[in-house]
Amino acid sequence: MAYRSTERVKARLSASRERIIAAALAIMAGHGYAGCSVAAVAERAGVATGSVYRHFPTKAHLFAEVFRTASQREVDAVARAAALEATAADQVSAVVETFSGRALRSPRLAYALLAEPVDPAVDAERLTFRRAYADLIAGYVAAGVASGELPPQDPELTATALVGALAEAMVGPLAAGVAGPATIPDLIRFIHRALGVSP
Amino acid sequence: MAYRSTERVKARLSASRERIIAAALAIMAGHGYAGCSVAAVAERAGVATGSVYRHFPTKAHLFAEVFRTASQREVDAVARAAALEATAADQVSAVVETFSGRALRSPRLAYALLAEPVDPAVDAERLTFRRAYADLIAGYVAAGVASGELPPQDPELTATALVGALAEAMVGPLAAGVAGPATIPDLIRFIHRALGVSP
DNA sequence: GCAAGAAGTGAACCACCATTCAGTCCTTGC
DNA sequence: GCAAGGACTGAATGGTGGTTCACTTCTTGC
Repeated sequence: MAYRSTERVKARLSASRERIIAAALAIMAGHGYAGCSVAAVAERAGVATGSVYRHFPTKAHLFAEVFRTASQREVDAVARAAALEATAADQVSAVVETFSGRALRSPRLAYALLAEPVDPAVDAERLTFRRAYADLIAGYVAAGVASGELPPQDPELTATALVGALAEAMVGPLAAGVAGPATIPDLIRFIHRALGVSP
Repeated sequence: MAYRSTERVKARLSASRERIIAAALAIMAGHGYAGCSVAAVAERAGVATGSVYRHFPTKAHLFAEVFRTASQREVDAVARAAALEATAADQVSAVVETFSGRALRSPRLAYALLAEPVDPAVDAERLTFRRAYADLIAGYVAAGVASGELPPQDPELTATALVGALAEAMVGPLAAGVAGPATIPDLIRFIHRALGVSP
């Protein structure tokens, strides 16, 4: 027994792994999933193509993790912004503003995360992304209903529908090119009506 | 000059073309886009693989047309149902019911049309599909606003958001497997609230 | 019936790209 | 310094499935 991986090596390995994920994310943000060949990711990460497979069994596994990471980051940002608000109406407003703002700031990435054609195994990860948003919103809606701020409704359904409305309102502009944030206030008004926020 | 295509031949050609499109649609309804190799489509249509390319320059062109056809059929059905109603509220209810009902009756096809990963060129066709629904709904909303039935709002945005809400509410169930139509009344309630239909 | 030319065929081709693997370089513990 | 074994490399491999094309079959007008 003359070799047993040590802390230093483990750290280097995990650094490599992170670099690969970061490279994949960077390419997605620049050229979408379509630009993400394994070779391109490896080159950007500064490793050989084959080395990618020391960390991930398949490309789909890699990108499942990439999507998970990126989605978590998005959901966290949205949750953080919403947590600063007190009423369901304001919490949901914060969700919409943060979500849209970030999407408009990184349109290529947003498009890749939301709607770009990807490997089915990666696509599955998107469902959990959307689910995470829906769960977040459902919590605010449920609290709003409980406190009487909002009329009775199924928070799950409301949340799912809101996520769809939000995504759809963004995807059009994202696919078309430049997207003006002009519609965001209108979108918030729509969503408040949908929630039953009393004016 | 000893050959000039005649009516009879033209008819046969266009019949072939239609059979190919129908075959593609049938396979989509059964096995999704994933099952639609050119060879499979050709076999089902009763022609040789190469013959497909006498009618369509690429697979993407073929499926762009398949999507266009299928989408038009869906939009027409929805429009026909909505046209029977008089108020914006009822028209939109009819849209939701017809859309959901048809989707739940052909879940595999609905999933393929709405959300299954496809070639980017085909994906582009989906935008026009959603746009068609949005335009339809926008018309009803605009009329409702004009007549005072609905509060002032941007009909385009409302319609886009509604399409998103509708699609999202269906995609979850469609991807998961069996979908109960149980949530449709709730969905209609949500949408009426979103439109500002007075109770 | 025949020549001209189009339609139809399907096996072969080929581009693409994820994945592999034999060889090389590093790290470790003694 | 050295043996053991892991990490790393990147050119070669292989599978998939869209696309082609030399050939056959059918249509047409005379």
